Amino acid sequence: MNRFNLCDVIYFVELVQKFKSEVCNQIVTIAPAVASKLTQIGREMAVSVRDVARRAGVSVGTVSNVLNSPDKVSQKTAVVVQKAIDSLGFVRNDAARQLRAGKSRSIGLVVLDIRNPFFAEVSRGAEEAAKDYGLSVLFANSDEDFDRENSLLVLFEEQRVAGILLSPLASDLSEISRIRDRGTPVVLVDRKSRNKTFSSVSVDDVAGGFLAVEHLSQVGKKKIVFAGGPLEIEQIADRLKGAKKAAEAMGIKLELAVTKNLTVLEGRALAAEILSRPKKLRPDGIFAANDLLAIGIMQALVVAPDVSIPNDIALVGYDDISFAGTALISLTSIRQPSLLIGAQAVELLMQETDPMSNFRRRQVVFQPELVVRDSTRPQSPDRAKTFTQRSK
Amino acid sequence: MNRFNLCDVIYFVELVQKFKSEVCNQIVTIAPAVASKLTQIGREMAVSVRDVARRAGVSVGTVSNVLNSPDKVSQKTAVVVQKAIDSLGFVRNDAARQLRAGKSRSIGLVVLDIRNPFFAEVSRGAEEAAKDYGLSVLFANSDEDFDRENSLLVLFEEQRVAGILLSPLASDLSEISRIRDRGTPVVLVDRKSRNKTFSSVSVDDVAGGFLAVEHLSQVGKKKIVFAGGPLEIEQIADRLKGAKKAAEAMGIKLELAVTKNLTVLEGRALAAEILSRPKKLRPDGIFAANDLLAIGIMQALVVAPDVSIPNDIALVGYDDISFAGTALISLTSIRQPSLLIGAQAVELLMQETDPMSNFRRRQVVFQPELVVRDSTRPQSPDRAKTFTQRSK
DNA sequence: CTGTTAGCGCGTTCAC
DNA sequence: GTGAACGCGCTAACAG
Repeated sequence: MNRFNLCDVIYFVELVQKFKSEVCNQIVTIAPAVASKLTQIGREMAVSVRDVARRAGVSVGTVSNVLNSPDKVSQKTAVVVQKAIDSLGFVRNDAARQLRAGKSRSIGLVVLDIRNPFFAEVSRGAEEAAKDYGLSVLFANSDEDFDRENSLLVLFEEQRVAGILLSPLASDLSEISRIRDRGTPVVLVDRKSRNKTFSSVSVDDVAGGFLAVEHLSQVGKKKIVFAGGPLEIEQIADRLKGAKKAAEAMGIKLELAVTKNLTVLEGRALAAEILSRPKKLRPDGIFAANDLLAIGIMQALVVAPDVSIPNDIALVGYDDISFAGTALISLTSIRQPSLLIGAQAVELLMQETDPMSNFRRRQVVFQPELVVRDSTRPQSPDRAKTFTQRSK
Repeated sequence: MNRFNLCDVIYFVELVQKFKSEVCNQIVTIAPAVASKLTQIGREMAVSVRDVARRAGVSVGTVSNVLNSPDKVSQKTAVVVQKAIDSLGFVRNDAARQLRAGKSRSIGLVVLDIRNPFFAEVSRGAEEAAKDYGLSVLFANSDEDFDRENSLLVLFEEQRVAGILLSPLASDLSEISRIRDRGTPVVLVDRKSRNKTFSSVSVDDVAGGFLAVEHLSQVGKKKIVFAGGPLEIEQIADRLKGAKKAAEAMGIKLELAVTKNLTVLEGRALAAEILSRPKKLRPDGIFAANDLLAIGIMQALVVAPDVSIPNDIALVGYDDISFAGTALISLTSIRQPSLLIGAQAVELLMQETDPMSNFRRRQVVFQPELVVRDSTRPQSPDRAKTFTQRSK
């Protein structure tokens, strides 16, 4: 069978360490056998329920019961088994457990950008809710990249997670329905399922976009720029849609400035472009599709000698991340109930998982809220007031 | 054996859906049998390599080879098998795979606070590096809570992750060495292993603390407050140590203000306390142990009528998160190479994993860097300059 | 209450 | 190149 025993291997490893470069070719030749042997050694070290059972003088079934149904075991044996577990340093193998159960005890959360504080809040909400079901949440970051999103979905599906919370990048959800059909429930986060084929929890982005532009109009602005992109992201498209609706309703101009992404850097670049225009071609209000973008825009505008916020250009962001109120000029923004979104998403996932409940897929839509701050407030004689409002 | 067949179950489920409340008690009674049956039905739906093999008219071994060693299989059969996989919607079961391999293909990353942008950067660095090894990174958030940290470590160990990157909360690492001894390599992140029992990658926090206070002294400040806590967190303690060293070296006063955590809110509270003092008891410089805390302090100071930054009180943060430059008054901070930290941590983990390499545990220490901005710059006649410096 | 045992789905031999 | 058979560690069903 195996032409190598433990001593051979140890000798060989020592040899390699000493004459690494010389025996390089031989490593390649013999590697599989060595590797297999090393694996075996590793296995011998791993303690399993069987080892625990032997040590405790009981059967594996009893050990399993101690772990999973403590009430089925007498106090006395439970103590003996627990001692064996501790002294052997036994740790359950979740893979084996999962294989048997057919499902894992974690749910996967795929967000568009881990650095976006909005998603950090969502994940915290999800985590809290999941804890009540004895589940843990695995975060992952698609980084607004189709391939990454896809490979993460594959990863989670291969892991047989209890469910996936997805903030989808693609507008084509057919691949995702296929995942669902194969048995992994999926709930969409921050994106409404148009045809009701998915449960989803989202914020009414059209309403948010409307709120923002309506507000800009109400503080007297007439030439608004909508900044954001890519427009394939449905939330962005919706915010734009709401913005357009408001612009029409209020009878003001809306210019579209598509950005490559929603980062501070992109915001700066866009603002630079606007600043390069002659003054009369500049907008008097900017609605940025998220706060990071807005903050970038603000950075560039603030250092420009001939522009004042909000008098020359007023600025509205989206998400109301915690830094919105902390920006150089505190940022008016659209607030989304991020913690609630995460928690609600887990609830919907659990309904979908439960085979008993005659559940219907639900599209929960939260309403966003306008938070007015200095970036659109014409005069702010009393900054202390702003501060107090925020801190309550 | 089973007193229920499929028809019984379907009938029963329908019954439940119709008269949910009425049959509630009966559900409790019969649930185990039903659940088991439902599980079985679920299993029947799941397609395994066996199904693929049957459909393709080959054996399971061949299917496995197509998946894992394509070169061992003829082109023709490979195509046939691939077709079967696609048409059946087969998805590999990672649990089974892992069980066989003894190791999973992901590494766990436990950070102190997912909302802290510093850790977001670290995780991105780790992700990039892990990709090169064909591994994925699972994030998790200990939320600066001992119990959470512990249960996450258990979770990862049960999952038999390829390794754990840990930003540890506890100063007592004995439990963590036990994990390592049981076979899961651990690399400490953002924390040096004093006795060299762990590989670690960190930033020299003592040097960082020194830099901060030295700088405050150099801009003419004489009564510094160190703000941060809890001091059980070693990084915080180190920053304090460096601060003390600098204060001594420069012959200035250092007051210690311990906070409960490192959040914007705590910063505000601390600043409120300072503002409540008579003017001559106030410090003329504050060194906050991270940027979030510093930003909170700044918020409160800015709205105070009788304090100006940096003239009355200068402020230095730590981490140089991307918002530091964006704060109301751009924040002087200590920069840590966060992406590099994440990447380096994965490298060390891989060295530890490789049974061939005669590795030595290494403690990689990066040097922090002072980034001067308006919060300590006595006069800034040209704000545009600040901006340009940052954006390059 | 406890012991025995049959797989969960896959990867891996080893004969063919 | 291919296929049959074994076992990874665990759980749950059933027999004692």
